[in-house]
Amino acid sequence: MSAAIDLAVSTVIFALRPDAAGHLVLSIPLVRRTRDPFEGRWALPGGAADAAESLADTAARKLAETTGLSPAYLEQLYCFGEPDRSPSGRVVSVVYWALVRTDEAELAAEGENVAWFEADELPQLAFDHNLIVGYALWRLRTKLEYSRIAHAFLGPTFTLAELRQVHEIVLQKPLDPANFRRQIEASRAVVPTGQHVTGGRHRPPRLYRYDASVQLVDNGPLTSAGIR
Amino acid sequence: MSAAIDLAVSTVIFALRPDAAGHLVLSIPLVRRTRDPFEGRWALPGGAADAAESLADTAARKLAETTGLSPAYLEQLYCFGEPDRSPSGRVVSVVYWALVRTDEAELAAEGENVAWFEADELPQLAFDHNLIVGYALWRLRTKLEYSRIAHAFLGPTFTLAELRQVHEIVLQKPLDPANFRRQIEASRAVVPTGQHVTGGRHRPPRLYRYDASVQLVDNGPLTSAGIR
DNA sequence: GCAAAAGTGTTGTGTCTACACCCATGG
DNA sequence: CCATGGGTGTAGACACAACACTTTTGC
Repeated sequence: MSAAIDLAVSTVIFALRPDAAGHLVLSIPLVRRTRDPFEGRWALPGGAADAAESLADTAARKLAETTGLSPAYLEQLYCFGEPDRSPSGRVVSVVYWALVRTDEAELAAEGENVAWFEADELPQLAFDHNLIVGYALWRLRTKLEYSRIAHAFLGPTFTLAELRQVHEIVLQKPLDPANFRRQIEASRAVVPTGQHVTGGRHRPPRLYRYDASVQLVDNGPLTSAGIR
Repeated sequence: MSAAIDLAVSTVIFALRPDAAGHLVLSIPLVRRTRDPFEGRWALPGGAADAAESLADTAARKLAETTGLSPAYLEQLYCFGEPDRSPSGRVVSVVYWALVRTDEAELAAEGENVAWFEADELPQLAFDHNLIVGYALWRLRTKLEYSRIAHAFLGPTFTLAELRQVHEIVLQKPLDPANFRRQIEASRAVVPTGQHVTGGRHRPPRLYRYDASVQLVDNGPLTSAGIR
């Protein structure tokens, strides 16, 4: 009948999770589609936009409903609206991307229709979701280098070695510890708590926390989003 | 009846136009609203999304319908969807930003309900359009520094002085001609045509053209958009 | 020749990279 | 004392800003 456009909200959720060998890997949770189109295929979590809710709130709610997680960082990625991206009719998807803390991701709901995949080894997904994840990966890697969002993968306090490990896993390259330290210190993104971590067979590293008073993340025109 | 969401497409159009004193100024065309809400206020050109058309095509079409212009550069800016941004109901706007060549902008339709404004001296606009323009301005200025989009304001060939003038007007600061030249040459964004411009009371400058074989603009996940 | 802008050269300054080296802990 | 990673110092490479200087035109 009418040539209506469906408006949907989806989210690319990133977390660092241990793989079979126990190494942390950049991973994303996907949901299996239970109806046409693309029944049986894996897809990004999401759903129809809600008229009473902001788009970011819808993204966060869908994220919580499917995975039980709450994002440490949430930002709009892009609005996908090519006419042919869904065989079932015109669907415009506002896509967000989110970062989830590693310790939270451990608790994530997983089941027959919700599973985690390594971000760089995805199966063929429903719709244009492979394209979307590829773009989200590019944004994450680009933004990690000029912005300070890596701490969103970690807890409230962390060592510089942990923060560096996040960068190394996401960017897939080793980083010089000495230069990494200076770079982070120069950005004033973190402040030392004064505490140290004991127990390692080496000099006890300092603990740092994120300095929220320094604005290092441009999070689009709506500054209320972002760090939650 | 139903709590439907209206999907709209709007565009922030940038061009360099001469002001009263004859100096080029960064300007944008606006349309006057002829009905509620915000009747009489100026607003971004746009309209309802079309089910048969891509969002970028809708943006370009609306742009042409209201101003008679065609964009040299077009990129999605952001999707604005706060629940309270329109008093008449829920409207989600996919906003694009466009660059128009200076010589084309001269021919733009102007009338009682379409007028050009200096980008930094706008009246109070309808909806959240002041916020949107502010964000588009930030994006334009940021992207101009790390990407090579300035030539979209110019014709197919141009001198480095003209290209530098574009940068100076948009960024609102003078640039060293010597360093600007080296920076542009190092980016390989332009190639000399071999021709020169005569007629000035000085050494005739070389003409350059944009080198389309060098990808210097990241234009989102859909590479088909962008330079047109 | 003179003014004006095109175009080239040069020098200092700050930033990034690679890597040597010392520090503090557990065993 | 030794292995391990935390943390500091430093020299070379590189990029960039400032500015002196030469080139080529119109008048």
